[in-house]
Parts: sequence; structure tokens; C-alpha cells
Amino acid sequence: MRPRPTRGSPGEWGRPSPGKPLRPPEAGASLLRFMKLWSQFFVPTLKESPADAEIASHKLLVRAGLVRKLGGGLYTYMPLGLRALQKITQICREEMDSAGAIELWMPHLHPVELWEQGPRWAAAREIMFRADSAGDGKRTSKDPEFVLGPTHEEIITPLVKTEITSYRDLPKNFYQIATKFRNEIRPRYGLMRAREFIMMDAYSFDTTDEGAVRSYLAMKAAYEKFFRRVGTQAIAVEADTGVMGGSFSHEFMVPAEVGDDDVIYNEASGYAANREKATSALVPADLADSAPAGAVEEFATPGAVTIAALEAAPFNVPADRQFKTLVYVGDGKPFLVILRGCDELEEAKLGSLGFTLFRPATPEEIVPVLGAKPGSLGATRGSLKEPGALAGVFADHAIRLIGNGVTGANKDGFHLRNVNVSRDLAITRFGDFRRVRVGEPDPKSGQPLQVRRGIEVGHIFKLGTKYSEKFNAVYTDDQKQSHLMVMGCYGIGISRTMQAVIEQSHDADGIVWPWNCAPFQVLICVLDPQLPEAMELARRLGAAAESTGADVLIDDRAERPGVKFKDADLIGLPLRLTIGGKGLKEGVIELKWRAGKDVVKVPVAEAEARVAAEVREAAARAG
RNA sequence: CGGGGUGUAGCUUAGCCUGGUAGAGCGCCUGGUUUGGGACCAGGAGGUCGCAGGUUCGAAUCCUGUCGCCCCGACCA
Repeated sequence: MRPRPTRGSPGEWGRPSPGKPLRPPEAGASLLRFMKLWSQFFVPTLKESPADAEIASHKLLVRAGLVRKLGGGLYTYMPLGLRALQKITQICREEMDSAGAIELWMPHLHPVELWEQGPRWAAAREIMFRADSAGDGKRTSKDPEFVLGPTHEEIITPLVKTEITSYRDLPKNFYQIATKFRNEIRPRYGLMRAREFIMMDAYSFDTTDEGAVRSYLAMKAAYEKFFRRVGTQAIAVEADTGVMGGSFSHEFMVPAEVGDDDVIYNEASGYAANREKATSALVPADLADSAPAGAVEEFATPGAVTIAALEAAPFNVPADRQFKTLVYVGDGKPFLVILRGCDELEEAKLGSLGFTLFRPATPEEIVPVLGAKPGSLGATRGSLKEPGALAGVFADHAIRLIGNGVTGANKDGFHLRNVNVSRDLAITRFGDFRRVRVGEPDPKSGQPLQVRRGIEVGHIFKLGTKYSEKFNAVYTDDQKQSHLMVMGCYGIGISRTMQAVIEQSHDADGIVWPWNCAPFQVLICVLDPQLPEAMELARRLGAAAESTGADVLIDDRAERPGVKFKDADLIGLPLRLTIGGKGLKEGVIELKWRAGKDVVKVPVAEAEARVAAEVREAAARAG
């Protein structure tokens, strides 16, 4: 009589039930030092997707038992998910170390004073969680107020300032791999945008600007190696520096339909930039003003307060001949932005104007300054009542394409015609403020720009001296002179990368893990675990795979084969070995790659050597 | 924060419009039959219908408030 198979479940060994035979203690247990038995591990897979998951990677994270949600943007990394995360973390650590960065660990509870002293408190405070030990928001010497760290510039800079004072100790690059906290306005898509997430953050300190560029390029190269080893194709694109500030920056994007960023690029020329930063060669550098057709002239436009209304009869002014005048408030003072009527403002580009905070002005703020409501605004010298009340008039380069255009008269119901840029507009300075459009000429080659969505998984910034100034991080050079350290900062979203990998590498049945970040590389599916010879063979094959560098999970559950195969596809380990009673009678096991279709039968006698060889090859391929 | 949606068993959900004993599938427990792609039979446990008020003889259902979650926008690794 064959004993009824027991259900593999955690606690089985500690909870024998009468009439249910226990498996004998593991023979050859020494071989199982690293190998995991599924029945004694914990992989809670789900047949159905949770209702709150929208995108494939989020559904798969939950279905494959990698994560569980605690609340919005808060996730527990389950044992299998944690292993994948650890793989990614380790690769990151290796690449950072080999690029010369030094690992440390900083507190995540930050005294708020440090942030108040830093350069971005006003802009960053909204996204920061506050931890107040008294609970009443009042700060006393006994009850300091803390914030939870969203990144660590404000911590590392004072540290380096006190610890490093000589050029002899520079350059240095410190990094940590740790939890970050951001009170995201809208957490989304599982780990993609979470309130608490795992990030690698690095900070470089150099004596000179050229040194800072070298550090930056070293990080860029390290990032490229990291993403290649993880098995994801992330591309470096030019990016806006945002709230971090700094002089230039690249984002690493994983192309994916569900990403929240637009990457503007041209395949052939290699140009690639985040939409916020992207520019085009629309305006020739040597463009001359067109000849004014006559004096500026006011005309009545009752009720016409939109670009479209002026395009229509009876006015018939094409949008690309209209000046669009927008009013913003920067650090408390209004300023104007002028664009072509047919163009859209790319708000992030206003960051280059140097305001700490800016926002669109309200109609109530506009009327007293300009004398008219939105829809009739303009920036001609003649119509600006109080130029001194403005922080500036900033014009997009593209308006130089307009000759004899139309703009608001700063008088409700009236516009001006025959307006010419140099002759008539009170422009403080020109800049790139417009949002590029697909098809416009790429700034590198003039070929048409394309667009695709991407997930931002890494970001590198050359910061300059923005933080070292605030914290007075200086060093002494060999001439006994003091100088500010030149900084860079670098981040990789580790937990986000894990999800990006899944988003990029899955099929209808489940995840298809790349070799290097798979939680285990090899799954040994034992269809008849009650047969001692089957388990014995599983252990031998597992040992062969481990000895050549793979991590091994043995599915020894007393489940039906269908269940095991479905779970195997779902959790997506790269190499599956199947050991079944039928195969054993024929003297074969089966070998199948998750990414492929072929099932290869391998004679038992050759199986260990074959598995070792396959593992060796796969590891070499993955780098 | 603005707009839209949603909350019923561990998971996926029906019921709500038109008020009257809270239903199913998956999962779980017991017994049996099965055993190479999410088995079958029989039996069973599990829900104060997010929370608080209100209307009503009676509320999962109608009303008010509140909280959570999801989606669209601004922010970010």
C-alpha cells in the first residue's frame, strides 16, 4: 500500500497528525545547506490577481508570492521576493565597490535642522514624512523634530565636512543601500511608486569640477554595468535636475508602456532625453528678424480669450503667429513666460530660471500687475504697466520664428497686431521653455524625434557646490587654500528595478526571471516526491547546480503535476528540471528553460554533468 | 490636493437600481477516489456587508458624514 502523500506545509515537522506518515528526516541533509525545499520554504502563490493591481508586473509580484501589501505604497517583501531583491542588491554593491565607491549606512531619522539648513527644504518638505517624538508638532530641546529621509545629501555633506578636510583624502564616493521614505502624493503600481522603498544612494566629493565629472562618468559606467548584469535594458537619457538641483544629470530608463516618463529620442543619432529636458533644433541659430510690416496696432477682440478663438474667423490669426503670455509666481514675485501660440509650456524647464519655488499665478494676482485678465495678456514695452513688479519676462527661442504676430494688449477685449520680437517685446532673456513634439528635428542630427514611455530606475546628478556651500564642506589644497568640495549624487531604485525587470520580462504564464536576479536559478520539480529515488536524484542534481554557482529550489510538495507546473511558470525561475516517476522508468529527467519552449530529455546518468554545464554557460552569458 | 470609482469570508466577486433569512468560485479543514499542465465526490469551518450616525416596523441595499483602497493629473528612484 502506498502511503497517502502528505501536504507540504510549514510546521509540518512540528505538528505530526495521527495516521499521517511523516517523511523520514532528510537523508544527505548536508547537501541541503543552501538548497531550499519548497515544502519548508514559503511561496504563497495565487491563482487570481488582487483587485488593486493594474499592471502585469504588479499582479505578478503578488501572484508569485513575492510581496504582500500592508497599505498604499507599503509592501512586505516575502521570502522569494526578498531573495530577488538581495540578488539585485548584491550586484549593485559589487558594481559600486568596483567603481571605487565605499559603503556605509546612515540614519533614516533626520534632525529637521539639517534639512532647514540645506538648500531644498522649501521644495522637499511636502514629500517628507515627519516624526515628532512628542507627537504634538512642538519642538523643544527634549523633543526634537525629525523627518524620515527621502535621500541623504543633508546627512552626508555635514559628515564629510567634519571628517574630511584635506585634498589628500579626496576624491571619495560614499554609498548605502537602504530604505527611503517619501510621502508620494499618489503611490501607484505596487513597488513602482511606493512610500517606502529601497534605494542605493551614492554621494561623490571631489576637489575640482573636472574631478566631479570623472566621478560622474565613473558612476554612469557602473550603472550601465549594473543594469546589464541585472538583465534589464536600461538606457541613459538626459534629464532635468528637478528639486535636487545641480548642473547636469542622466536618468536610466527601462522602456515600458506603463512608465510615467516620456523619453524623447532618435534611434539613429543616439539622442535621448526625458521629455522635461528634451529639446529640438527647431530654430536656426542664425535666424534673422523678419521685417516689421508696420507699427503696432490695437484691435478689438471681444470675447476672444483663447488661441483657438483668435485662429477662427473673423480674426484668422494662425496659432504659430500668436504670442502666448503665461504668468507665474516665482518666490513670491510674478514673472512672464512667452511662447508661440501653437506651443505648450514644459513647466519643468522653468527650473532653469533659478527660483526655489514657482507656480502658475491666479487671475487675482494677474489683474493688478498686468491690467487685464488671462486671454488678453502680452509683454510689449508699450503695454506693460509696471515692468518693475515682474521678476522677469522669459521668452522661448521659438517665438523668434514669429514675424508681425499678435499678442494681448493687457486690456480686456483687445489684442495687438504687427508685434515683432526684438522691436516690441520687453524680454529679459530667452530660453528653452517649450515642450518638444514628436517629429521635430533632433538637436544632434536633425532627424525626426520619436517618443516612448519608460520607467525611471536610476538617476545621476552632477551637483556642483550647491550642498557644500550650505554646509560649508571645504577642504584645504596643497597651497593651504580652502575650496568648496564639488559633489555628485547618484540613485538606483532597487525595489523599483525588481519590478521593472518583471514588467520587461514576463509572459502570459508568469515571470521570466533573468539569470542574475532570479530568486533561485534552478527549480527542480519532483513530481513524485514520495519516491526516495526521486528525491535522492533531486538532491544530486541540486548539488551539481549549486557547485557551479546556481541557487536551487526543490519543489517537493505533494501537489498534482499541473499545480506544480503552473506555479513553476508563475514564479519563473530560469531553469526547470523535472523528475517524475515515468521519466525515471525510462531513465531520463527533463530540462526546460523558462524563456524557451523546448523540453530536453536527459539520461539520468548524464544529468549531473549536463546540469552543471548548462548552469555554467548561463552564468557566463549573464555576466 | 482636484476629478472619477470602489469597499460584502483569506482571495476573486454576485446581491444594491426596486429595503424583508447574505450567495457563488478559488483557497482552507475532514474522509474517500485520483495523479505529467491549476482533479473529482461527500461533508465542514469561515462574513457585526469598512466605520459612525440617520430614515424605516425592518438597511449590505436609501440618506449624511468619515476612513481605506484603486484610477486620471502635478511630484519622484
